[in-house]
Amino acid sequence: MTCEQVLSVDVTENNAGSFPIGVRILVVESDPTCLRIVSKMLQVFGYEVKTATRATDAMHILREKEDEINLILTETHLPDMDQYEILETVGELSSSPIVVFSADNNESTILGCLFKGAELYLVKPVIENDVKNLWQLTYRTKLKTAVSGEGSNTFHGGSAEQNTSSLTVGNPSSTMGMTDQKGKRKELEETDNDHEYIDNLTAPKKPKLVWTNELHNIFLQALRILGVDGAHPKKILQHMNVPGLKKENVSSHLQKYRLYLKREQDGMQKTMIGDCCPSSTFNPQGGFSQYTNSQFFMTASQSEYRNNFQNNLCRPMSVHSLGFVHSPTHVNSNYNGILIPNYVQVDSQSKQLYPSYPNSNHTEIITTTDGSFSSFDQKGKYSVDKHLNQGTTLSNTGTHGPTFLGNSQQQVQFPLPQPQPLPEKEDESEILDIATMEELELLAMEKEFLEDLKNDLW
DNA sequence: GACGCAATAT
DNA sequence: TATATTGCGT
Repeated sequence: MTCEQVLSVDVTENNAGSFPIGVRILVVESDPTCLRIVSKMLQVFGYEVKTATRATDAMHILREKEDEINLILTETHLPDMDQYEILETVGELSSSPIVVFSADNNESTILGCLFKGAELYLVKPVIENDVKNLWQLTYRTKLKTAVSGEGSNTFHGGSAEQNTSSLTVGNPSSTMGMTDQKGKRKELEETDNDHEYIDNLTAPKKPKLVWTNELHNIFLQALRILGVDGAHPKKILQHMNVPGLKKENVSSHLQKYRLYLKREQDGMQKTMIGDCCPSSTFNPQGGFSQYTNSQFFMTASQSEYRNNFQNNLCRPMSVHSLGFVHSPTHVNSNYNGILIPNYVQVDSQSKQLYPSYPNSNHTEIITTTDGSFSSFDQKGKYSVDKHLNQGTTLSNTGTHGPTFLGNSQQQVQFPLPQPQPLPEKEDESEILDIATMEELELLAMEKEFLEDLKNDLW
């Protein structure tokens, strides 16, 4: 942030006409004359003003009545504390926004103060327009806490808890101190006044995580390792070991993934009802249907569901465009021998195989129009994980990490640990025709399924 | 408190 | 549409 930007901050732009009734501002200024003028100015605009001429006095006020101070306006050159020390001390003591006002218009000083935690830097002489809407900063702080739930967004360096100051403006019994998620929405709905203010302010919103194929593969890998009993958000998160990724992200994704599996399962049941003998999973329209795993046909009991879940843990969440894909080559095995479809971008006319990925136009595995793969791992098999390991043609090529989509469509990326390499690699000369391999596998699975069905009947 | 899931919000 | 959040039951 440049000095120009800092100084051009217009806190009035969204809330003209509102009044800072009930906002208690602590003014710290060593020059009594200046203190009187500024205090008077603030009182005219409706602030409740408390004053201090020395840092120690200010500290005392904050210690005694910290919960009643909503905003701190301080000079930097105080007799008992230097310019940055006052900011550090106040920042530690109070979660209220700190505005610095000083005759020093040196850029390094301004930036230094902002770095040390000042919310705004005003160059003396302070005029009416500078102070009349300063109270809105209290709402900015409040908003940061309410919306992000992360106190670390503030410059104060305090904990999240510290930053949930107990504001009394408009609603003295405001529950803004609540930090749990459940409280957030309720709180915003219940405090109408605050809600209005908050709506009107421009808030830094939490960026949305984009589940790229790369990230989803890590997710799948974690599921595979953990198995059905261990595949819970917390464990998955630990296993994924992706910086910046949160349990909520994983929970949400896991929920969606399970829904996908369930949909597939339900679809399969329907298929079975409609066609009592699904002797082939080959789609007459030219491709294989999504139900390539015989385990998927088993339903009903919880244990069976769990089996299904277990056996399909490694399946991508893609919707396997029935009949859209060109050939059976779009169904592949992972190294557990479970058939999984690849993330395949077929052509511009085709559906996205994983519509839940906004970036799926950058899918990792690319087929040419004749259905051949760009690369293979081992005999007729293409390993998603291999692609994962090698860094693939994702939108964030060259970077490794989850992608977050902000309001401005800006993507923030974090570094990703390199996934484990595959244990085995085989000579490319041994690559067999992938379609043949897949067909053989499918036939084997169909046979297995029919035998299971037969056993069930007995 | 973690979890799963449905509903709802963004 | 994808993801985040919430509420509620387990």
